[in-house]
Amino acid sequence: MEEERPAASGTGSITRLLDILDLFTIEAPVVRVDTVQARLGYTKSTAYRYVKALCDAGLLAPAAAGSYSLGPRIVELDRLMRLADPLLRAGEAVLPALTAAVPNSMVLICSLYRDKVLCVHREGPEAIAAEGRAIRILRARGLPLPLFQGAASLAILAHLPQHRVRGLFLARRQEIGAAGLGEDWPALRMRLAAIRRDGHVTTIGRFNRHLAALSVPILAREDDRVVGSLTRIMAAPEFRGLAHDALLAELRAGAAATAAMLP
Amino acid sequence: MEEERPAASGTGSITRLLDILDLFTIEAPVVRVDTVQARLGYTKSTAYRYVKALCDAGLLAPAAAGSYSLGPRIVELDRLMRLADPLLRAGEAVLPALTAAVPNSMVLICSLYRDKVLCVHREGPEAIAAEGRAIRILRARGLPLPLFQGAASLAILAHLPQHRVRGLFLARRQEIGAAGLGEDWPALRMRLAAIRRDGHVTTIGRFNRHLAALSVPILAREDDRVVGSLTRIMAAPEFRGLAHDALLAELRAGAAATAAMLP
DNA sequence: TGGTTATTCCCACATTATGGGAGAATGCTA
DNA sequence: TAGCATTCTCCCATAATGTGGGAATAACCA
Repeated sequence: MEEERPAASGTGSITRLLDILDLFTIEAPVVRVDTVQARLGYTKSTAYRYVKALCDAGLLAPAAAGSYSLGPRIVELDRLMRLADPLLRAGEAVLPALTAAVPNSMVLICSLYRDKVLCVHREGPEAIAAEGRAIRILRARGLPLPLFQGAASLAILAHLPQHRVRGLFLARRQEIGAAGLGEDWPALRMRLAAIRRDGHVTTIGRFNRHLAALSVPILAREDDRVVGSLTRIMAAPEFRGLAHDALLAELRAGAAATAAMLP
Repeated sequence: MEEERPAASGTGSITRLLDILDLFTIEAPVVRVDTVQARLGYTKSTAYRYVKALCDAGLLAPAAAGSYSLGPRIVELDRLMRLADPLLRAGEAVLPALTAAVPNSMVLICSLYRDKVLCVHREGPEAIAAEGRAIRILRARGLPLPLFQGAASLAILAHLPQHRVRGLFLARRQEIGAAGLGEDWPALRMRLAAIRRDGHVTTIGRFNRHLAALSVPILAREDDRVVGSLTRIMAAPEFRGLAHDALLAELRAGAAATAAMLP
């Protein structure tokens, strides 16, 4: 029965079980069992068995009849992560003042997991006023950011240990080139070294034409390893009008204060 | 090789895989592979295989060498749940005004998943001033609440369809008795009917001696099924001094407004 | 109360996880 | 840079465990 298996990350029940989580998206936050069968090519028995296992773990929960949504365990585990994340705790203490210092701006803390940059905290308004309208920004906790694009990611990337960057380069050369970070290893190295020298990354109009972002790394005091990045997002016109030195100094001070509170 | 299997929810690789998530707690937010071996009785190969599968799914991420923490997927999935949860979206719109109406109070939205009540949103200060000191309340998103205790849970429980309550009674008679909800089925039914008649639940000094909680159900407009509960937490002395009718009316209006925004 | 759909149960089969150790890769220290 | 100590992956014969098809329940709706 290996006629077709449309989208599977691997073989074996262990990996197939977790493939079910991929089916949950913003467009389809509740999933039917027969959708699991159809999309992943499982039989009815297997689909139910897997769904039951995930339900028992609390990762899924029955919604309407025949439908399942993500479960309470997700929310609990996220709470656990929030409570246990030193970076987040430190940021929560430091960010309010930082955010308030510049009106019409929001501040993000981002963090690297394996090879994924994620926004772990956002402070400030949910929208930025620019060009006469409010630009809603969904860049809240949990938003995955492209690893090789955007100020927040680059600030982290530039401060990663060489061997980590080397590994990423070998594995994802295409993406790195496409993102304009350099076509070969020396070019990438130089680009990241330049960012390190500057101590910050600025992008204007990258994600949204009307927005600007300024990002600095958060470096652990003792060993200088990067633990995340601190990013301020503003309306692009306002950013052009502001004193960049002062903005940068503020942000750096925020990053230092955050780092100082880490264990 | 079935000498001992200290703490396992079931047999079979499918369930054992997810048992690893149980090891992550506030006390031990990062877990070593040899801890997995020791606590769950897996061999080195199996422990690594499982951990790898969870890492590939993003539910775990390598932390320090040999250690793993919960992974970015958790945060992403929680974001997905937040974006997709109509109750939460409605609550976010309604709660700010409600919270501001009574100083030194916080408002919670709780929801039922299968047989678990969870706080899905909190609005208001992180601490309540009572008896001259600030009582920090960790009752934020993700906190699991006991199903048969507390205003927030009871408000939901009382409005559950009979067959659901019946099932819970049969499965968890002990807990229900211990919580003082009644020793037999008629007693429980009457107790819940009384709550339904009142339309609200009040508890004073249940979780914390100095706090009071007032909770009302959030009922879907069309079919009156309960989708969650809205709870205000205050300092107990202040609660005694306030006009309960007005408090209750406010909260009911909030619940109605929330329900009105549901799809 | 019936009719419909969702879910669990069952069991022979063979696919798939298992575990022990060897070996590679990684990270740390001198 | 070399050397050491861990962490981690790979390999493969074995049998344990998941698999699937359908039948039997259970849950739900009118």
